[in-house]
Amino acid sequence: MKKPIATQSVQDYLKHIYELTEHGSSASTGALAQRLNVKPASVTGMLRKLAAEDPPLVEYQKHQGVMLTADGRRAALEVIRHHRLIEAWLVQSLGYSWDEVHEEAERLEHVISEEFERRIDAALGHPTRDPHGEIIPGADLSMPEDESMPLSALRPGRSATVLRVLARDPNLLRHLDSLGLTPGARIEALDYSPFDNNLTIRVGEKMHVLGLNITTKVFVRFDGESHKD
Amino acid sequence: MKKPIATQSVQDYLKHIYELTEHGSSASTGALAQRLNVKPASVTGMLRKLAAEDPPLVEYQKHQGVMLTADGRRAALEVIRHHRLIEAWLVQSLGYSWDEVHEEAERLEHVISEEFERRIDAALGHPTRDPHGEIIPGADLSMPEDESMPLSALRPGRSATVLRVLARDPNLLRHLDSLGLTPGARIEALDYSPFDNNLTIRVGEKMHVLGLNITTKVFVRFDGESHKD
DNA sequence: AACTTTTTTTAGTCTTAACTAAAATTTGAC
DNA sequence: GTCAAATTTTAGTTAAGACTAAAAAAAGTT
Repeated sequence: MKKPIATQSVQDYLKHIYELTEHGSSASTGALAQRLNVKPASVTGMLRKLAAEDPPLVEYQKHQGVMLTADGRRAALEVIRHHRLIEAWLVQSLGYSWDEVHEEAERLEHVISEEFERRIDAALGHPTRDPHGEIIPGADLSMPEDESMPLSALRPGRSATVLRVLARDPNLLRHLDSLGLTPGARIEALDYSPFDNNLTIRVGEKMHVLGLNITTKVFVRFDGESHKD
Repeated sequence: MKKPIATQSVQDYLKHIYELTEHGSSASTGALAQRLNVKPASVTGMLRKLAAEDPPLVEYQKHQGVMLTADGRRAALEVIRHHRLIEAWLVQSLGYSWDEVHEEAERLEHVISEEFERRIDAALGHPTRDPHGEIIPGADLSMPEDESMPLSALRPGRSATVLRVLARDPNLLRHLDSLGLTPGARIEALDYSPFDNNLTIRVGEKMHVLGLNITTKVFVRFDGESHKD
C-alpha cells in the first residue's frame, strides 16, 4: 500500500467529491465547481487528471459526472479524518466554539503529519464524532454507516436524540446552539404542519417551530432505534 | 367552482406531473415524455397549452421544468381518486388480484361518471386506501399527508407495519405477495449490511434478505409512530 | 363520410451545461 | 530569484436536453 502525496487542491477535490457522492449518485461538474469556488472548466481539467492517475482516483465519463474509486475514497477519508480530528481538538483542547473551527481546520487538514494525527487522536481518547456530531473515520479509514435521519422525518408523538448537524455557516451554528440543538440533545415532536412543513418541537423546557431550513440540517436518532456501542 | 372537462390526454399529463412532483421538485420534459411514452416535443406542446388555460393548470417556464397549480393539482387528484377507487372495487367486488388491476383502472379512470364514482365509493364503505395501500384522495379532493417511510430506512431491532407498495409491474407485485409484503403485514428488521444495502427481515415465520430494489419500493410505518384514526 | 379539434411526430433551432486548448497565474523546488 | 510543475481562467467548441413550427395522425362531431 503506497502513500501518494496528494496536493492540497487534489485533497480538496476528493473531499468534495466524497461529500457530494456519499449517498450514491454521481457529482456534476457544475456542482463541484460551485463548492470549490472555481470555474467548471477547472473541474473538468482536474477530473481528467484524477482519472488518469495510477491508480485512478475517480471514475469519470465526460458529461456523466464523477464518482470516487476505492483508492480515491480512501484518500478522501484521510482528509476528512484530519479535518474532524482537528475540529474536535480545537474545541476540546483549545476552547474554540463549534462555529469557529471549520475554517481553521480547512487549512490545517492538509498540512498535519501522520504523527500529529496520532497524537491528537490519542490525546482526545480516540473520539468517534467531531463537535458537529459528524463521524470521524477510523485510523484504518473505515467509515461506519451513518444511522441518522433528518429531523424533517420526525412526526408528532415521537422523540429523538440529536446525532449531528450539517452546517458550517457560523451564524447558523450559533442559532442552532441557542435553540439547544446540539449533539446529544433530547427532543420531542409536538406538532407538524404539512402545508408549510413546519415542525414544532420541545427541547428541554423550550418549544420551537422549525422550518425545512433547519429540519433538513439537524440529524437525529429516533427513540427506540437499536444502536451499537 | 366550474368543472372543466379535461380530455384523457390532459388527465394523463396532469396525473403524471402530480406523481413526479408530489415531493417538491419540478418535473423535467424528458422524464414526463418517458412516463407518457411520447416524444419530448409532445410534452413541450402540451405544457404550453396547460399553462395557457384559464385558469392555468401548470406553472411552466421553458427549460425549467413544470409544477402543478392548485387547479391542476385538484384535476390530477380527481383522476387519481378515480384510479384508486376503481382498483379497490376491482379487487373487492370482482375478485381481481392486486397485480391485475392497474391496466384496467388506467382505462376506466377517464370514463366513469361522478355518479359511478359515488356508487363504488359507497359500496366499498368509503375506503381510504387502494389495494396497494396508496391513499385514496377524499371526495373533496383532500390528500392526507403520507406518513410512510421506505423500508430501506428500517434498522435492525426495529419493527414496522407495511403501509403501501410503490409498484405496478405484475411480476414484482406477485413477488411481493409471495414474500408476504402486503399492506398490514408486520415485519421486523434483523440485520443490515451497509456494503450492499441488503436488509434481512422477518415476516411471520419467514426470513428474507432484501436489496434496494425492494426496500425502496415498500413503505412502512415504524412501530411507535403516532397516527390518527 | 366529411369536417374540426386535439395530440403527436418530424426536423431543425436554441439553451444550458460541459468540454478543449491555450494562456495566465499560482505554487513549490532549487 | 529563477525555473518547473500544478492549477485556474479565458475563449471558443461540443453535447444533451429542450424548444418551435409545420405536417401527420388520431379523436371527436355533425
